[in-house]
Amino acid sequence: MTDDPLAFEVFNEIGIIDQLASAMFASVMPAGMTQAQFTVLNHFVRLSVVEKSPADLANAFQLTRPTMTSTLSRMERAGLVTIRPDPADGRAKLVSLTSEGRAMRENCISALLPLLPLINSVVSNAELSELLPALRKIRVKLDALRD
Amino acid sequence: MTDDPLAFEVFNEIGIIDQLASAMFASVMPAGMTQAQFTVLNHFVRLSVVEKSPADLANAFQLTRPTMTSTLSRMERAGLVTIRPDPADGRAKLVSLTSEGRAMRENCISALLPLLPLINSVVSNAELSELLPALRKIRVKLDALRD
DNA sequence: TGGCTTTAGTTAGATACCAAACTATATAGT
DNA sequence: ACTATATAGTTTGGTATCTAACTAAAGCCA
Repeated sequence: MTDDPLAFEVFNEIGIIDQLASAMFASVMPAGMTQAQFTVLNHFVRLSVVEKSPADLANAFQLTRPTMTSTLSRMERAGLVTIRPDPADGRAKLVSLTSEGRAMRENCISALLPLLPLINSVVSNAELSELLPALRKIRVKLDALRD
Repeated sequence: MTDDPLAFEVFNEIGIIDQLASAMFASVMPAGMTQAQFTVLNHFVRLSVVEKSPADLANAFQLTRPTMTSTLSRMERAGLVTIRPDPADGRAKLVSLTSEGRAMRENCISALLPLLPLINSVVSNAELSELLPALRKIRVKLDALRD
């Protein structure tokens, strides 16, 4: 097999799973929709956010500001979000969902739901719920590590 | 918290961990070196592969052929691999490591090792070894699912 | 007030990845 | 043998991501 350190093997498996899951995700998304954009839509709806600056969004997803600029531009072009200057800060902008953005998020959810039985057919919820706390812990600690 | 289906939450955590781990990885790599290229170098050394076609490599890493073309071109330009026509198949090519490629792989390993104590300081080997079999199983099954 | 530093957003230039479409070669089926 | 299909590699065009460097505005501090 491999004689890699345990940590490297674990991260390797995680990398492959992420790739496979992302591919599954992408294959059911509405045309033009991406994981990055869905994450933004979802953030606004799930946290009932009305307006948020690109920098705050970048922070929330641990992405750089240039990445956020690029994703938001595309979303604005697609009519999913509105971006206006922040009246209180000349440097900043404020992003908000359009009704199209909200509708698109619903479409994505609907497209994703059929994946669940497929996934559960190979991985039980029992296994998943066993995994979740450990993954969460690693994520939190890794996150704290980068500084 | 969230009311997402368990599977989505698990894959979400996995995505974030992958992102954080990749960032850690990238931050210690020799200049110009990337995870994609390291994976290729590592494949040749670890499996004692002498020559392999781009298509085989793409398959081994579950990447598309265009992606492999692009990565290999960059690696050839950097002197890490040699690419020659396959004498037995007019369509195919054969990739092999150069001594520079082999040396670069060693450099990468040396650069990565110092990460281990850092990782182990936040996640014990006990936790990691508990996680590994479950992750492997999910990876194998997800892999089998895509068809 | 004036100047230094920090922060927000963007631009430029890279790498990695994908799908679709193209060329060239190989294989299979009749 | 000929034709149809499949496979290898590339090209094109798009998204996501990063770092470095830039502009503009805000904040701090003497």
